[in-house]
Amino acid sequence: MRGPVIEKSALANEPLPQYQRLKVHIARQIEAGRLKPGQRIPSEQELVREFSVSRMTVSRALNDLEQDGAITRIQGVGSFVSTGKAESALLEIRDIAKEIADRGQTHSSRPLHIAEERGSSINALLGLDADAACYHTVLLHLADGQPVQVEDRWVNPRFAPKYIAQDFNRTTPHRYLMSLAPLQAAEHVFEADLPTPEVAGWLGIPKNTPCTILRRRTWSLNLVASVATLVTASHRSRYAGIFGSLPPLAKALPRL
Amino acid sequence: MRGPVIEKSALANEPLPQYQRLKVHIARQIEAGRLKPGQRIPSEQELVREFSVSRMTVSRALNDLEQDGAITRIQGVGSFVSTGKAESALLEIRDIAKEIADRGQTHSSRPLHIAEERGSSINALLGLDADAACYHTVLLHLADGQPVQVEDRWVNPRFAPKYIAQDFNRTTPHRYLMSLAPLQAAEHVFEADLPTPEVAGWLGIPKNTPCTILRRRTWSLNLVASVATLVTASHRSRYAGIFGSLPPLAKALPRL
DNA sequence: TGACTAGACTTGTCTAGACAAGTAGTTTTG
DNA sequence: CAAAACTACTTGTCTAGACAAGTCTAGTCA
Repeated sequence: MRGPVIEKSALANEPLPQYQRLKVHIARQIEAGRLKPGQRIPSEQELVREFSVSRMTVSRALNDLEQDGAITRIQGVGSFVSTGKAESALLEIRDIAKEIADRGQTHSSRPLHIAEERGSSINALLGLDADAACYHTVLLHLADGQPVQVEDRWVNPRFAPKYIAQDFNRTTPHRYLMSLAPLQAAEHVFEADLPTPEVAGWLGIPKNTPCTILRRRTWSLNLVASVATLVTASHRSRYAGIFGSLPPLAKALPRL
Repeated sequence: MRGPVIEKSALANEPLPQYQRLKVHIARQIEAGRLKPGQRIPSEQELVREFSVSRMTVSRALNDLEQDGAITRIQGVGSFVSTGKAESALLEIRDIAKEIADRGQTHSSRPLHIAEERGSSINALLGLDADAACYHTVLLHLADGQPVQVEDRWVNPRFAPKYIAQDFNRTTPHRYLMSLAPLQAAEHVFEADLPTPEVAGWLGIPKNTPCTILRRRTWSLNLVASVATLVTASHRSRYAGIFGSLPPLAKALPRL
């Protein structure tokens, strides 16, 4: 097919199979707000005609998007952009600014460290050579002026060569990275611990406050986009996720 | 097709589409040890012949199993049972006895509470009527005699009518439930908190020790199988997960 | 005005085939 | 003996069509 044109980012010229291109196209429209939560997306038949692909190709793309939590499909009704409530762990990786806004609070962030670092020990996790450069930022996220989370993040310059030039007083790393390409996959590790004295100081919490420690590696366009560690006081954090294929009954039950 | 026969459990007679029946069949063989980690599973062509289904049907089943983390597929080579290292959050829901054994320790458990309860507040989460009966067990899991985790679990009698009759000195709830049917989906919520005095006492930890609190609802055969809360001292727990489709490069990088 | 039905739409599942891309083992060649 | 080529397998992707199952809306009838 002529297919949806994927906008530029690093290595975006690498060809993707058609079903993946369609996924990226729809994911981008959702991310950009052109398809809003709750809105019906074009039917399979409409997408077949629009992109000159087979219905199985469309179905594969939409099934994957549903698995990712980006959309919800209902037999006989249609496919809809998922609403704000998280139905998938992938979608759970939301912009902290949005999480805070959804609670009726105002997000702000204070950059504590912004640097290009060469030969970082994190390079192996980023898929970079040992002596390569990567970007490292440390941000304090606040809600209504109150510290809620410390974000320690390394970013792959091959994916986001202009990352270091962004103004993180005005945007968040997540929002910027997602503007380049939608998430393809994420790995995370969840632990609980007490904060280091430095982090406890930044968060303004007693040093014996349990915190959630979430380490996350995100992938886009077949590259590691970033590796991040997020430290949040426990009373302010709750990570939810869904795996496998929930049956329709799941929609009718109260959330865990 | 004649199709793989799904062994009996509650409501197992409910028909499933062929691709799901094939998934269940293969998942059962893995769970039962008839297909071992690292072992190659029959090729798509072999499964087409064996079950008299189309290759698309087989491919759909195997793709879903890969998404679930149960198997790994390599173009041109074959499909293999995933090795012990978790590659998917769904597979991450492992038997705690096995986790402890994998650390070279001996698992044991002490039942603290076993009862049938009527009118539990958990019934809504289980998908049961408000005044229905459900099963409730509280177990202390130990490694080499040392307490590591408190498991608070409610089980749906429609899925596991004989649950309450099991000897949890000899098996674990997880192992028993998985023997009835493989996991279809799981929802979880991760939090961090200090333990209650009662739980701190059971775990033998100081009351200011941060703990991971994992709440989980599992689905099998389109039913809620159980709802569980697992409390683990932080130095003993680490939950990992993968979402979306990792590219092949992910296999070559160190784990997060 | 309400109930029922038919039609038109949707997604869910399945079949059969084709070609691409990748891999591993075997055979041939230098 | 090593390298190259070939063969036979594997999974990856795509097409086209069919039928099932579900939903919604409009029209008809009592």
